[in-house]
Amino acid sequence: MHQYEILKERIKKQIFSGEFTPGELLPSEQFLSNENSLNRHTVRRALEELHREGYIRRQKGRRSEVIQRHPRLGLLSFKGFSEVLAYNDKKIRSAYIQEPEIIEWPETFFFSLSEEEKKQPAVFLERIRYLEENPVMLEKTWFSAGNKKSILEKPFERGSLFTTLQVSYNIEIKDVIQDIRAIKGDKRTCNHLQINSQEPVLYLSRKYVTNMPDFYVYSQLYVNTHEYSISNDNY
Amino acid sequence: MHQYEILKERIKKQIFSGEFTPGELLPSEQFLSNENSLNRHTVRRALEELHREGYIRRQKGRRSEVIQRHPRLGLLSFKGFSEVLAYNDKKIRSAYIQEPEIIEWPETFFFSLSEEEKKQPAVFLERIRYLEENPVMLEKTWFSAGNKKSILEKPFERGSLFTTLQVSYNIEIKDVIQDIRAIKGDKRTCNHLQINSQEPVLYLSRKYVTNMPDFYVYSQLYVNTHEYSISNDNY
DNA sequence: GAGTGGTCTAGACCACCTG
DNA sequence: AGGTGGTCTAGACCACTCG
Repeated sequence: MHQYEILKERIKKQIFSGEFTPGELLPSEQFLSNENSLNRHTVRRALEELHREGYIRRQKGRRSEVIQRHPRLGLLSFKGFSEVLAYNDKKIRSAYIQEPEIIEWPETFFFSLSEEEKKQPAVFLERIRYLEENPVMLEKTWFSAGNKKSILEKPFERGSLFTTLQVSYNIEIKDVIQDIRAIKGDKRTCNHLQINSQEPVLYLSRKYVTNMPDFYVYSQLYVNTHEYSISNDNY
Repeated sequence: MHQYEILKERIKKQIFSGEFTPGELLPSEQFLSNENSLNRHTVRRALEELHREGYIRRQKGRRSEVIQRHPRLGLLSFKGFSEVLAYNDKKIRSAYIQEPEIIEWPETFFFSLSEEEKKQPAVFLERIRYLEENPVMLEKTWFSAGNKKSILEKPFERGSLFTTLQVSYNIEIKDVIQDIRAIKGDKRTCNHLQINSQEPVLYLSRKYVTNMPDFYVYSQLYVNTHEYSISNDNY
C-alpha cells in the first residue's frame, strides 16, 4: 500500500463517516503535507484520484470541496461491484446463478483469446447483483483456470472475486478495456432483472488486465438502468 | 499550453502519422526527458494521459507500448465529437437539425439549474453526427446565453462548439458529469438515427464544467450502438 | 495581499523486465 | 546486471480565489 493510497482511503473514510461533509472544504495540500509528513506531490496524487473518483471538486486558488454524492452506480470505473459501493449507504447483495465451475471456453467469445489462454479450460461464474433488493445487474465472468482451481474450493473473500485473486494469488487488476452498448435484453436476462422481455439493457463487455502477464478476467454485464443510471468517474 | 500537453499532442500525432506503430515501444522516459529538456515528471504526466486515453500500454520495467486502436468511439471522455475522432481515419460529419437559437430554458430540465443560469435565456442547438455516412448520434446542447450571443453570428470554428467557446470567450471545458442509460428511442430520435422505432439507444446526459464559474454546457446524446460500440478511456 | 492549487525542476530509491 | 517505470522527497514559480 502506497502512501498516496493510504491517504486517499483515509479521506474517503472521513467523507463517508461524515467527518467531512458535502460542501465542506478539505484542508489545504500544504496542511495535509505537514500533518502527514508527506511531500505535497504525494498528497496531490491522493487528491487527484479522489477527484477522478468523484469525491471532491478541485479549483485553482481554492481548497478541495467535498462533493454531494449522487445515487448513481460508478460502474465505469474498473472496480468490482462490491468495492464501488463499499462505502455507500446503499444496501447491496449478490447471488449466484452459477457458482464458479470449470468449463471449456465458448466457441465464439466476445474478446479474442490468446493461444496460451485457449490451452487451459476456463472458470465461469454468473451472478445477479441487487441494490436495495432490486436486481440491477447480471454479470457473467470467465478467466483461465490454469493453476487457479483452488479458487473453486471456498467462497470468495468478502464476496469479491478480485479480493480473492489478490489474497490467494497476488493478482491485481491494473486496467480495463470495456465496450458499452444499448441492447434489447433477451428473455432470460430480462427475467433475472425483473423487467419485460425486449426492454433496453445496458451491455458492457470487459477485459480486465492484471499484473500477471497473459492472465485476464472477462466479464459481460447486463444492467437495468431504468431505476439507476450509471455515472462516470470524473477526470 | 503546458509542456506536458505539448509533448502529449506531439506523440499523438506521431502515432497517427505512423511514425510510431502499434506494438512498437516508445522511447524511455529518461530519453524523452533529455531529448526535450523536460523533467521526467513532466514526461510522465504526458505518458499518463496518453495511457488514460487509450493510446499506450504501460508496464513496470518495460517501455510504453503503442496500442492497436480499436474502431470504437471514445465517447466516454469529455472531449467533443470532432476532437475525439480528429486523428482517426474515420470520416465524420455533422449536420444541424436546429442551428443555434435563443430559447427559454425548458420547464423540466435534466440537470438542476442555478438561479444565475435561469435569469438568462439559453442557447440551444441540435446536431446529428455521422460516422462513415451513418448517423450514429443525435446531440442536443444548451448553455446560458448571457453575453455569448455573438456565438450565433457565424459558424463554429472548425465545426466545434468547444473550440469556438475557447477562441471567442477563453472558456475551457474542465470536467464533465455524465449519466448513462439504455432507453427505447422515441420515434423522432430513431428516425434521425435511421433505426426502427423503439430500438434500444444509448442515452448520455452531460453537464460540462468550465473554467468560468457558473457557466456550464449541457448535452443530451442519443447514440446508435448497433454498429459502433463506445469504448472507455483507460485508467 | 495571503492562501492555495497547477505546473515544473532536480534528484533518489525500489521493483520489475529483459538480455 | 542494466534499463526502465512507479513512488517519493525538496523546492520553486505562477495563476487564481477570497477577504
